[in-house]
Amino acid sequence: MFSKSCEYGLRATIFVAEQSSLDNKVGVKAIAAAIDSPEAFTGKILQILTKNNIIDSIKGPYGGFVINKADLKKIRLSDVVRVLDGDSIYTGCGLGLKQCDDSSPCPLHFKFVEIRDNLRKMLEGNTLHDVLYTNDKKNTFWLKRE
Amino acid sequence: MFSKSCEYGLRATIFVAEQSSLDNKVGVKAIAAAIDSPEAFTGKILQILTKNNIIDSIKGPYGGFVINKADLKKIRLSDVVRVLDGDSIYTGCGLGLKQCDDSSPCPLHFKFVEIRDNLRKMLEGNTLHDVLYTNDKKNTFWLKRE
DNA sequence: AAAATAAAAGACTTTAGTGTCTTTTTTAAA
DNA sequence: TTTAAAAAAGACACTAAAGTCTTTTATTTT
Repeated sequence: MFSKSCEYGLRATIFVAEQSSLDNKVGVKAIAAAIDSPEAFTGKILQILTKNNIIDSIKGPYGGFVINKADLKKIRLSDVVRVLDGDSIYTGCGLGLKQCDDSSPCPLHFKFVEIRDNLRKMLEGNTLHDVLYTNDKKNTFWLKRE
Repeated sequence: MFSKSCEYGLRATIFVAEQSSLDNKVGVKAIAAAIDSPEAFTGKILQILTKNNIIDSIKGPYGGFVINKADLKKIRLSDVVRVLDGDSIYTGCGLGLKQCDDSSPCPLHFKFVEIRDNLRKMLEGNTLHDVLYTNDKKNTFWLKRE
């Protein structure tokens, strides 16, 4: 579904969001440990997210990554995905055809439209704040696991 | 969403199904030309599909690939996907976590369940016959395009 | 039987994604 | 103002996916 970069990126973003909501700054090392990802690679992904204004970074001692609280309500899961994987997951043909749309559909086009729409709505419809606060009650974070 | 192999594999399978329903055998060259895929690579994918009983192959002159008509109603899109991409698209965690299920879900688990289920139902619910005959009226095949 | 045709098999190459390591820049604290 | 801490940047290494090429095997036709 998503690339490794995007998986790590989503995990990192949600983790930073969670920590930011608790007024904690977190460094690469802590992030990678928490989300179980390779540290250096995670650093690269955080750079990309920072450049694209998903996350703020602070250099130097007591530095780290944060998302300010106002942004938690603005940043959507779709923003993270778009930055790391592009938007082909929404717009692309399920069979990989370049030319495929309602007017010249591939054999599965109308079957895929529904699925892609579902995914798009889920990702566009959930801000980081939504993920943190308006979740299923069952929802738990990886951090809380043993 | 799918790997290139799987995209080509689905396209090839649907094309062979279509041709088989018209009592035509087709060779690698014709298939690759029809579905716009690299010929040698397509040959490899057809080998895999043949080994896994998705497609029948006939060697020698006047050989080629076919799917017998009885199989058209048995083979599902999910069979092709499973053979080429495995079943992680159904069973895997959206964020790539090894341990993620209803009892210890990732932050997006319950949001992904719905999407994965949709996709699974679509792929499992459509045989090749369904794709060929019980489609949206709008549906056209790539072959018929210019 | 020989020739021709087409898929199967295996070795190989290329490319993109994943991941690491080292150096540089920034900034806070001593 | 020096030291230390942390992210940024860039070069590099590894791996898996994507794709090609050559040889072998099977089969049909002449």
